Amino acid sequence: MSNRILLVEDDVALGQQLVQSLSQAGFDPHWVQDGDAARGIDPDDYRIIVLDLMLPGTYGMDLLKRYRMKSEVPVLILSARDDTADKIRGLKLGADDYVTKPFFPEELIARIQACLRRPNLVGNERLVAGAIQVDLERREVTTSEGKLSLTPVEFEILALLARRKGLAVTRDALVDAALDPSHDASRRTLDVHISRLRTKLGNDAAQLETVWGIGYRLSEVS
Amino acid sequence: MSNRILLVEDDVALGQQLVQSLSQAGFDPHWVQDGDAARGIDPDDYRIIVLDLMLPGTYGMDLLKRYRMKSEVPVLILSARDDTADKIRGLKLGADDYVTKPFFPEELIARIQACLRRPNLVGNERLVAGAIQVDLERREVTTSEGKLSLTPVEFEILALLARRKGLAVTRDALVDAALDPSHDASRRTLDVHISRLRTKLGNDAAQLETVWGIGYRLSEVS
DNA sequence: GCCCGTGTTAAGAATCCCGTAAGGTTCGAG
DNA sequence: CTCGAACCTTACGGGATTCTTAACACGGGC
Repeated sequence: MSNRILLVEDDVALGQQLVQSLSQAGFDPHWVQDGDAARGIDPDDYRIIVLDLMLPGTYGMDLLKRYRMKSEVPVLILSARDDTADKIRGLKLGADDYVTKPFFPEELIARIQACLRRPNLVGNERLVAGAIQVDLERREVTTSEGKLSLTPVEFEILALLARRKGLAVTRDALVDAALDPSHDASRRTLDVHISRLRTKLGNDAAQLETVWGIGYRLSEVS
Repeated sequence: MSNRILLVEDDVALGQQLVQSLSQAGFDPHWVQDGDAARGIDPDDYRIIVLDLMLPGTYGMDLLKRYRMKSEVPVLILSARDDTADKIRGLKLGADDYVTKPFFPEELIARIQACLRRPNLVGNERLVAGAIQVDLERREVTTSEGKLSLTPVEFEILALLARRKGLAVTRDALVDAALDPSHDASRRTLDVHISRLRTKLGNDAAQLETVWGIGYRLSEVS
């Protein structure tokens, strides 16, 4: 692990240049040119991810979303144009910094180091949704009735829902995030975990809404 | 309502200047100098909020957080220093754009207009048609009477109509988008869904107009 | 080995949703 | 104005989805 950096960049010239610069700066860059290849990668294998948005389309955004659903790894965006809307969207989706092309490699490296130095930007270690608080570091969940002890699967489900607070989360996404993929999990398994989660949530169970035909949503208000 | 802007700015000189510029640009600025005064304000009374972060401390951030908890109103940040970390934190907390001091009033106005023009604000895709708001990510619909819960089919219908806001949408298009193709749908089925949709839309049902012989249209104004 | 915590499966109940039928209403051409 | 076609509304039953409860399987610690 140590200094492994994932670099998602389709431009060959820029990619080569960055790999060299990053290596000289003491990092261990892994360069992926293809978006499809990047899709299969486990973000937790890296300390930081540098992601080119790769216009046109929302391809890079999708990748960012995908990473963020599984992991809290810092992501640094390379934005091709100086497009404010793009930057904002990226940052809102959970990116930790952005760099606008063209740039000097030194600037990128400085930003990377700044990202790594920062413990975590927005107190991301604790997710708050109404009365429910999910502390990702302590792996603790607090409700209006006090701390409660969750099983690993239950915690992962709640954590993902809390990360996507207010948004409808697909059943598939929850299954992917929380359940062991080796077992060909029955579709009903998730129901049971949700059910038990609701029992444990007690008074605040109403915040865990079911979105019919889609999945579930953790609302901020009860 | 119309063009009401809330301006939270402690610097007197800058505040006066901005009030004048905004008025000339056709806005109706309400200037608040004091953070405590800003705290008691209902953000939903304004179309957009311009918020000076007012260093030092996290005072402005708290205000932003507070507003975001109550409302989805767009917030534009005035950032005193060119501090990337500050910007990022602000944007992650839900701000929609930022402007770094010093700036020309023209730039601020341009940014404000860009924020208002954008039909779907950054981050979550939200379609707005008059009083009806369709949030595709949250899978939630809000009307002048509050949130309402739609079935999958109803939601798809309304979403398609909202995407084609103001245009007539064919019955066939709606059937294709929303109904289960396995059921060789009767021609009357869509009527029923529309009817149920109108019931749920309540006061705003008038926005869902019938286009005789063609299909339906979601108008912008009721 | 035995117990306990954990994740999974199964099955019935409860809930919700969708399509259809039937009768009434509105629209617009002639 | 009249009539047919298009549309609206209501009610109902089948079917799909989700909830809950009760077991079963597996593993680690004692």
